[in-house]
Amino acid sequence: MLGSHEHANCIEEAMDAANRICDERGLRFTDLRRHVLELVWANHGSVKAYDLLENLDSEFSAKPPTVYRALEFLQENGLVHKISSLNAYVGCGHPLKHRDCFFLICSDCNEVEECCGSNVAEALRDMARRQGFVPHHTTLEIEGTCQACQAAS
Amino acid sequence: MLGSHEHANCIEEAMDAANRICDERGLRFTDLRRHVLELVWANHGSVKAYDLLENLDSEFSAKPPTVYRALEFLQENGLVHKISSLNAYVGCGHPLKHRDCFFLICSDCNEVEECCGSNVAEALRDMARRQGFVPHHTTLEIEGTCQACQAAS
DNA sequence: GAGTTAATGTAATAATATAACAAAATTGGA
DNA sequence: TCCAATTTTGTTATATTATTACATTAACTC
Repeated sequence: MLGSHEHANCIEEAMDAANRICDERGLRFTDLRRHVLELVWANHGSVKAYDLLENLDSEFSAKPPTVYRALEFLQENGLVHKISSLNAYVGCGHPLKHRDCFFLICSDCNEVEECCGSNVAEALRDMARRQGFVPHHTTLEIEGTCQACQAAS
Repeated sequence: MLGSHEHANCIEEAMDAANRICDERGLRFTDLRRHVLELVWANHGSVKAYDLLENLDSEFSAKPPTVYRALEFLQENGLVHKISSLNAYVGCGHPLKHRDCFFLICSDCNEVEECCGSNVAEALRDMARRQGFVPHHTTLEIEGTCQACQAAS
């Protein structure tokens, strides 16, 4: 796992960033969307749509479309990423520069680390170019064991 | 799309390889498994489990577990890969050396090209090592437009 | 050939996601 | 301010993807 940290800070930063982004783009960061984003950020693991659904308390009339629409909005604006290999969702830690990012998923502690802009992205671009392939969207998810969990075992 | 080719050859090669692998490993390449693999190889696109189900004619009593079990067997033995971002499956073109492979998915013609062993894999290993992360399984799926489809448009 | 293991059949249901339409809230002008 | 247009949310239903659990059949081992 990530070192024990004041996770409230992570949440707060994420919400601040979301506020700013929605503000700049003239988007409506509604209570529902805010609430879903907070739930996604409840920890550093990924979250399943139906778990969000359960945790949207009576404040919202939570049916599946409620959650999926909020997630769609958050994804479109780079605040949340979908982890296809898990059918789950994670908050984006740096929503303004998340091109070519990918995910290290620890199957021991379930935490997900987002990585961006390394030379992995470059190698991918090179490879695609050589194949004459124009990429639109890349899904790169690496399941394994994180450093902390190796140390702990 | 891939150049027009005698696709029967692809199927035949895939079946031959599967036969050899199952033989070497003492696995039972049953009619059902063979039939599912053939259906997966019917074209160079990815195939959905429930489409396979529909196409398993009356020769097999096809219920979902029938298909998913066959797919599981084929995946375990490297004959088929799952494309997580599509919830679909593709035949593996070189089932004996498919470590670190990834997929170029054309959203125009739906064909999937499998790529292995480039320096993308190396960049990924480097990155993981720097993070102290031990990878077990990598999901790398790139959606975009293939060369042929660009030329055609 | 009997016992064991592996594979398949079958029914039910779980888990994930979307379609279609109604109602409410918000926005932006007249 | 009020109206019309748009966006968001509510609601019901259903589609899609996948698994559990248990029964039956087939294959392998001795």
